[in-house]
Amino acid sequence: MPIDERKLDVLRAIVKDYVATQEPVGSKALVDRHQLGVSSATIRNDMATLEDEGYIAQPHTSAGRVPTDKGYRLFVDRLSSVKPLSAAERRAIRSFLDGAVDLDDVISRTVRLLAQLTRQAAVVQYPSLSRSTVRHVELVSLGAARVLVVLITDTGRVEQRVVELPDGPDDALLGDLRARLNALVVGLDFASVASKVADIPGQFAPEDRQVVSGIAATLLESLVERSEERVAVAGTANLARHGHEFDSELEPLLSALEEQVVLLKLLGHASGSTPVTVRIGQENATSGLSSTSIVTTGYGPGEQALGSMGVLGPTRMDYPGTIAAVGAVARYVSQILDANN
Amino acid sequence: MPIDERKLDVLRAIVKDYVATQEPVGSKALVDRHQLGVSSATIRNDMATLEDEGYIAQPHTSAGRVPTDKGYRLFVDRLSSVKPLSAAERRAIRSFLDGAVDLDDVISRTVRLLAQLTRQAAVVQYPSLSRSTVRHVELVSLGAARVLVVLITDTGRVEQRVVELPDGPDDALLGDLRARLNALVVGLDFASVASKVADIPGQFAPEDRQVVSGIAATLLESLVERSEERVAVAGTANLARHGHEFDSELEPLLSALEEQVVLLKLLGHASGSTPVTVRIGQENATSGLSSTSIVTTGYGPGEQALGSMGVLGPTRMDYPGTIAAVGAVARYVSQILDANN
DNA sequence: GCTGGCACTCGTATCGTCAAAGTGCCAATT
DNA sequence: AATTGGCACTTTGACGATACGAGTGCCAGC
Repeated sequence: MPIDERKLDVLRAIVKDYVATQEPVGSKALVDRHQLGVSSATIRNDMATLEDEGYIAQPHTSAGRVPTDKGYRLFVDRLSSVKPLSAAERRAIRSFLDGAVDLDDVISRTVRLLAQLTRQAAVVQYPSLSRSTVRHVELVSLGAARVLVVLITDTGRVEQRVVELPDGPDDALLGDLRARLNALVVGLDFASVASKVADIPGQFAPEDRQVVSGIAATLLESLVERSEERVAVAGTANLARHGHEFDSELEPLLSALEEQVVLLKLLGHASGSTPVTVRIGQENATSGLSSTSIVTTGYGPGEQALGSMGVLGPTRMDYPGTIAAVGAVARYVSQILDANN
Repeated sequence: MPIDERKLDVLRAIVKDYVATQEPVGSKALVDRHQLGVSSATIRNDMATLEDEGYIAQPHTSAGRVPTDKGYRLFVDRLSSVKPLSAAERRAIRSFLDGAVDLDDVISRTVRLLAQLTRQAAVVQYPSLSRSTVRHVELVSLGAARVLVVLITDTGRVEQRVVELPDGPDDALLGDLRARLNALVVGLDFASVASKVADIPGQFAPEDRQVVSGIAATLLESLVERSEERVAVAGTANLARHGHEFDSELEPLLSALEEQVVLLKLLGHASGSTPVTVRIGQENATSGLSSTSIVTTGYGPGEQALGSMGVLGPTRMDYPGTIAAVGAVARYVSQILDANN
C-alpha cells in the first residue's frame, strides 16, 4: 500500500501530538484534534500502513502509536517547515548577543542562549584551529625559568600555556625569539605552522637552542595539537526535566556532554555553513544515545564553517522550533564574528 | 532519656547500613549485621529514643529508620573517623595530578579526579584573585584598534580579554603603558590595584589619555571585577546514577552547578585551609537542595586558602570516604601549587 | 537495664474485576 | 476503490480485597 498524501498528514499529526503530549496517540484523538476530514476508521487503516512501513509503532497492542526514528526522519525531511521565530525570540537573540566583547564572551553567551531558547542542552564549538590562521604569538617571561606562551588566532581564539624550561632565557633572547616566531608564522594556517616552527631552533646560537626548542615544542604540541578543539556546554539541567521515560538516557547523555571527544564526534565536522543537520536517535551511533536527537549547524562568516553548534535532547523534541532556533542563532553569531573580524 | 554510648553505636550502624543499601533499616537487620551484643528489642528502645531526639525518622509506621539531617550531622561530627584512602586511590591521585603542566591543567585534572574518586559531582574554584597578587600585565596589539590585555597572577591564573578602542594606539605608546603598568601594579594584591590604576591616565600626554583609560578601565572592570572567581565542574553524570529517590533533586542541582554565583555560595568562602567542611541537606539554604550534601575544603600552600574545592551528592553519601578523598586531593594540590610557586 | 513475646500497624504484592482506550477487520455504502 | 460504521478483541490502569511480611511499641519477667 503506497504512502499517499493523507497518510503523510496523519504522520505529521501523530508527531505533533506526540511531541506535545508525550503520550501515544490514537486514531480517535487524531480526528478530534485535527481537521482530517475522514473518520477514525480510515485513519486506523492509514496508521496500519504507516506501521507496516516502519514510520510508527505501538508500545503494546491496543495503545496509541508513537513515531519511530524513521518516522521522525520523514517528518523532519519532508513534513515540517521551519517554524519562524517569534518576535520575542528574535529580540532575545539580539539583546543576549549584542553585548559580547570577546570571542570567549560570544561563545559563552551563545551556548546559554541556545539552551534557554530550546530548553535543552546546548553545545558550541570554538572556531576550529584548523580553519584559523595565526594572528600573533606572544612570549611572556614569568620570572625564573618559566615562560607563558600565548597564541592568538584571526578568529579571536586565545590559547595560553606555561612552559617550564631547564634554563631561564634572558629578555633579549625572548624578544628575538618572539620577533622571529611572529615573522615566520603570522598569517599561516595551522597545517603550515608545524613545518615552519621546526626550523626555528637552527636560527639561534647553539647555547640558546635548548630554550628555543622547548618553547617551539610547546607551541606545537600543546597549543596546536592538544587543545585544537574546545567546546562550551550549557543547559544540562533542562535534560532532567523531560519525562521519566527519558531517564535511562540521562546518564550516558551527561557523560557524553562531559567528554570532549565524544561531543565533537556528535557535533560532527561542520560541513557547509548553511544547512542545519538533524541526527535522530539510533542515527548517532554512540551507545546509550538511542533516544537522543542532535540538531547541529556550522557557523562562521564565510563558506567554510569555523565551527559547529547545536542542541541535544530527546528524540521526542520540537524539531521545527529547535531547527529554527539553531539556525537563527548560528546566523546571528556568524554576523557578529564577521563584524568583529 | 539520654543518648549513651550504645545509642551512638546504633546511629552509626544505621547510617552505615542506610548509605550502603539505600533502604530503611530495621532493628532486626541491625543486630544481624553488626556485633552490638544486645537483642533487637533493646535496639528498638534505643531507636525510639534516637527518633525522639530527631536523629532518625521512619518514612511510615512500621518501616525501618532513616537518618535525618541531624543524624548525619552527628555522625559526621562525632561518630566517624576519616577513612584512610586505599593504596590504589593514593596512587591514582599521584599519577593523575603529577603530569599537570599548568594551573589550568592542575584545576581540570583535579576536578575530574575528585569526581572519579568520589563518584559524585566535583567542583574546584580557581585561586581567588582576592588572595593573589599581580605578577605581570601584558598588552598585545591586535592590528587596528584592538588590544588584548593579559593579566597573570602569582598563583598562575591567566585572565585575558580583548578591548575595543576608538583609536588604535601605536606600538610605542603601548610599550610605554605596559612598562608603567607593570612598574605600578606588579606585586600588589588586587584590592590595591584599583586605586593605583586610576592614576595611570594622568601620567600620559592628553592626546593619549583616551586610549590609556580604555585599557585601564578594562583591566579593572573586566579582569578584576567581572571574572574574579572562576570554577570548574565535573562528574555531573555521576548524579544521574543515584536511586530514583534523588531524582527530584536532580534538576535544581544541575542548575546550581551551571550557575557560578550559586556554586560559589555553596562552596563557601574558603576559611582556613585545613579542615574539611560538610554541609548537610537543609543546612545549605539554597532551595531545591534539601537532600544534597556538600563536602568542601580550602586548598593552597599557606595558611590562607587560595580557593575551595568540593563534592556534591545526595545526603545519603559515604561521608568518611568523601571527606578523606577531598582532604587528600586538596593536600596534594596544595603541594603541587607550592612546588610550582 | 535487658530480653522475649505478642499485638498492632502499615506498606507491598497478588489477584480478580471492570471500564476505557485503542485496534483490526468486515460488511455496507458511496 | 475508497470510506465508513459497527463490533469483537486486547491491553492497560484503576480499584478493591486479601494475605503477607517487616517492623514497631509495649509489657511482663528476668
